[in-house]
Amino acid sequence: MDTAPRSGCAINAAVEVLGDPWAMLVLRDIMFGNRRHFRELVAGSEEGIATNILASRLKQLVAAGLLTRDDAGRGQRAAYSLTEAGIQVLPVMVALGNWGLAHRQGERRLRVRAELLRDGGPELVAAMIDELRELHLGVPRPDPGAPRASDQLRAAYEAALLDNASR
Amino acid sequence: MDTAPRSGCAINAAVEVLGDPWAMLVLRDIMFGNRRHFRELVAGSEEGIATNILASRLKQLVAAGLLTRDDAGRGQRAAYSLTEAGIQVLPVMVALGNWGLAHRQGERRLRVRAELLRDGGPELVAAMIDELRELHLGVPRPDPGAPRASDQLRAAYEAALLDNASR
DNA sequence: AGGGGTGGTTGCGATGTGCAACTGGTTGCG
DNA sequence: CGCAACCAGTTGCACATCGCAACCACCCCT
Repeated sequence: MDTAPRSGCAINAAVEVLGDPWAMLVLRDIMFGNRRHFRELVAGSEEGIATNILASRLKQLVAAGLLTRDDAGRGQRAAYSLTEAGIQVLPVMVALGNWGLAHRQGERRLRVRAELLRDGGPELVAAMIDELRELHLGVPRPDPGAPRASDQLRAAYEAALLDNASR
Repeated sequence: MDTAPRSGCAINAAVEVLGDPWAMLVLRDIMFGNRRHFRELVAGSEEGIATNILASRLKQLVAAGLLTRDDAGRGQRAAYSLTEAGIQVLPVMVALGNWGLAHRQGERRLRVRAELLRDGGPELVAAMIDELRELHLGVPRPDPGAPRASDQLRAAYEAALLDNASR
């Protein structure tokens, strides 16, 4: 399951875990879509992940320490939760999303959203990390009255998605 | 060579290009190691990329608009250069590197370097982007007297690498 | 002509992917 | 209880990709 690292490089260490396309998409659905169960991840995946691939990736992510499987026994609704290491993938995800937003055709209105993400980026990301800690680790977030960062980030990406779909 | 996108999501768009492990490692060697030629990339790769895989990835990255191939005729020294889109991958790379640094065993002395990257991050990255623009696009950088950001970033990662190798 | 350097290509066995069908277990309901 | 529906996966199989090694074609220099 886990193999010896190809090199000691920090980027390589990250790539060996996050370098798989499906791994990132699964984490995206868990973080932005709050999908915690196997079937939710299968059905909600816009890209149509196969069940064997999903099972394989979930195992790998648990083994790598990015997820925990809250076992409820076989046949029951088992839930997957992000660990702190998994939550810390959010900055990578946002960097990827920004890149995806910027380097695409039909980007007129996307620029606005992209700049929103870039300028308010660090604060939004920090706030969303607090939210994820609350959802997945049970840690109460410091400022519960603040507007939901995840909604803002998700709205930015969904707006980009809609804009792209409408052209 | 290029397939239809699996979805309109911005993160998916990025993952379809950058989601391959080798693609990120090739870009890393070009950006941090300033390797521009096929043989340099083969020989310098710590992970040992095979020539057919490297050829395939270089083609894909050129097709995706992240690299240009400065052709000098077959059999001559052809050089690969980053495009602006390729240069903009640097923030993703740094986010990955930070994650790789943080979530690893034997992290005592790495913490220092990681915080250097996190705190001085945006400025360092912006400065290194200017350097890459100079190297690959021929754009003179605004402040040539400034210390080389790429050296600082590279030193941080190499220190992490050595620290890891010595344990 | 020949040796060394360039950027690759080709063959082949091992490994991984994607699709569909299926398994074993639990839950809900009459 | 009986039975359908739902759950989290597993299995089988055709196909594609990976990784390794050997091999090409081309150019420059002596």
